[in-house]
Amino acid sequence: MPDMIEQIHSRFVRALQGAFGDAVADTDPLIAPAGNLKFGDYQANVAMSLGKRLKRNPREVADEIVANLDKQGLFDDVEVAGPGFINLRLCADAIAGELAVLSGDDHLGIARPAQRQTIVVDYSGPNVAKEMHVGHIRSTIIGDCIARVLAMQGHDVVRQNHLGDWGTQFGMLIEHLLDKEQTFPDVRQLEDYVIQDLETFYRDAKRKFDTDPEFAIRARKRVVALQAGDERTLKLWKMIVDESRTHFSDVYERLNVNLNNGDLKPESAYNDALVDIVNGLADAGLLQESQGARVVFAPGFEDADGHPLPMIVQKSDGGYLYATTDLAAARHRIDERGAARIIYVTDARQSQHFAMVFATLRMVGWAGPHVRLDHVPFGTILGKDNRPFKTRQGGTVKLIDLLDEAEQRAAAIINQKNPDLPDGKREAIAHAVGIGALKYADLSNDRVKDYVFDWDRMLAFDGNTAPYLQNAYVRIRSIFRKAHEQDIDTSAIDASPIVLGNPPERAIALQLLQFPRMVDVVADSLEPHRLCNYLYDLATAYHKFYEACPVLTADNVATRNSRLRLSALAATTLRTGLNLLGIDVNEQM
RNA sequence: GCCCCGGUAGCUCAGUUGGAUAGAGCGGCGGUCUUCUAAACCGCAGGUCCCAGGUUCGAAUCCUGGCCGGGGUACCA
Repeated sequence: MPDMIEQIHSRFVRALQGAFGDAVADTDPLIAPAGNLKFGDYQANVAMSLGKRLKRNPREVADEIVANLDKQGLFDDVEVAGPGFINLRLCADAIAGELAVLSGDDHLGIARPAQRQTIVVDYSGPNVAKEMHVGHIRSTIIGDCIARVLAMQGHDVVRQNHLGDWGTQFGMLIEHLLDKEQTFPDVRQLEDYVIQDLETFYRDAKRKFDTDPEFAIRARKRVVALQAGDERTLKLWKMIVDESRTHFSDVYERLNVNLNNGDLKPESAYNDALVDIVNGLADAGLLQESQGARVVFAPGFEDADGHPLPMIVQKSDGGYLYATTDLAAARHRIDERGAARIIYVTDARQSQHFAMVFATLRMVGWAGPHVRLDHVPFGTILGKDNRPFKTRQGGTVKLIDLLDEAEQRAAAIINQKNPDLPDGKREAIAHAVGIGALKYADLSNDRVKDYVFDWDRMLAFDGNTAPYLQNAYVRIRSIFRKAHEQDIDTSAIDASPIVLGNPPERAIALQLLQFPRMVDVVADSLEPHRLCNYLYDLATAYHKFYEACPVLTADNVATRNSRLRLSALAATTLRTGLNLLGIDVNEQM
């Protein structure tokens, strides 16, 4: 489906050619939404740069483009202004026609990709034996949004939850569990332990590891036993992993995140491939010995002393590291899963790590030139004191506690603002509003920056928040509910003509037409906040429309049906957009 | 030291491919409900876009050099 900007673009390409011939065949007419509404709907900014290139007055260039522009059926008004801006006002009929196409499309105008790709999105990645905490929320939420957007486009999205389930820390944890069994033979069955117990054991084990040399030796031996596949050790490890997986599933379900057990591909899944990775690097002539470790040097990386910085793939004691696992995972995803693009959603501190992994994948040829590798970095969540977000006591904020508080705060606000809601719906609404607010606060900020966590702001019904967007949806649904009560037939509104008689109607229509492009923008930039900004603008445009344009009490049936249709499309777009963010809507709130 | 990221209104943040008078929300001041959820809308006040150069018809945006903050920088992830 050609969207509005494409149509304008192609008219201008022809106008350019008509005015200046083939010399400007590849010149971009620079079509953009108008910077200011009083200038029109769209503008073309090509005349200034082209004037420079042709050594001609840019205003004359603009005039000549306009003289060659086919305005028929698309532009109401075309004006040259300032140094050579071409301001465009679209015909209401052209907007309405385009909108009609959009509203008839069950895909809301989002273009299917020319080539359907398999895209791996690697996100969340919590650590086994630890409760999920605030440090996991950004990867989980941002990654889920990205996966949803790419899936909406029509790609084959492979979600990968790269669980941290392997490594030296499990040696000490398991050894500690065995100690407990020895010391207290009558303790509960180990299978009965829940994630909170494991977290406590983990801390105890760490303390013992740091203070008790004898335990530290046993813990290291336990790592070897684990890696060697010792039955008893493996059994305990598996117990730990299973309990953790249950916990993760619970969190994902409450967060409305599309990750399930089928998406789990933990670090341990690559154990058997690690030897091949090192051998493969050696075969390619990239492997070097340095200070007893086996490493790869990628050009352009330096350590603190200005020496080349290695990426260690095998430690001096023979153990492997996350670089090795990441190489194995990438190779698996490309060779076995057919990935054309791999997206890693991790915090910004890992930027250098992924830069080195990507460089190595390119050098050794495991990622060919057609495989796109994206690291999607994000900043830290800060408290109001601009320090990393902690509990009042200075501890780590558990994700479950955060979700509980979000729902409780949402429930309190809803009870206060709308006491008439039916009891059976309160819980679902508090869930959608609370979790939605929490997720939206994260997604609506430019992800690469740190952001300040503030309950009152994220749960406010004013400003760029989830409740504000959800409320716009609710207001629309309320209109349709009222229509039903008044026996107004809304079943055939999709066949009614769209009439754009006044500015708020035009504004909402133009905003709705931009949705498909926004989805593409997010898919390419991997910046969910752009979609948030768009939806906020859409909700604002709708609220203005709502104030200015009575729907059910419109002057005549044609206007009423047109406004119902605009409202319905706005609702669908809001619901779809919020769904891409992983946020639910309700009929009431 | 070197590398990466950030610095925009009192606060929290947007700012599209370099484009016209830099925008929102909160907070402050003032309006708008017998009428579809006022959980909203409208208006006013508020700016050294960190600083200094440079490129350009045009710079918050690009380049160079500073300043401030965060992160990374050899066997944790």
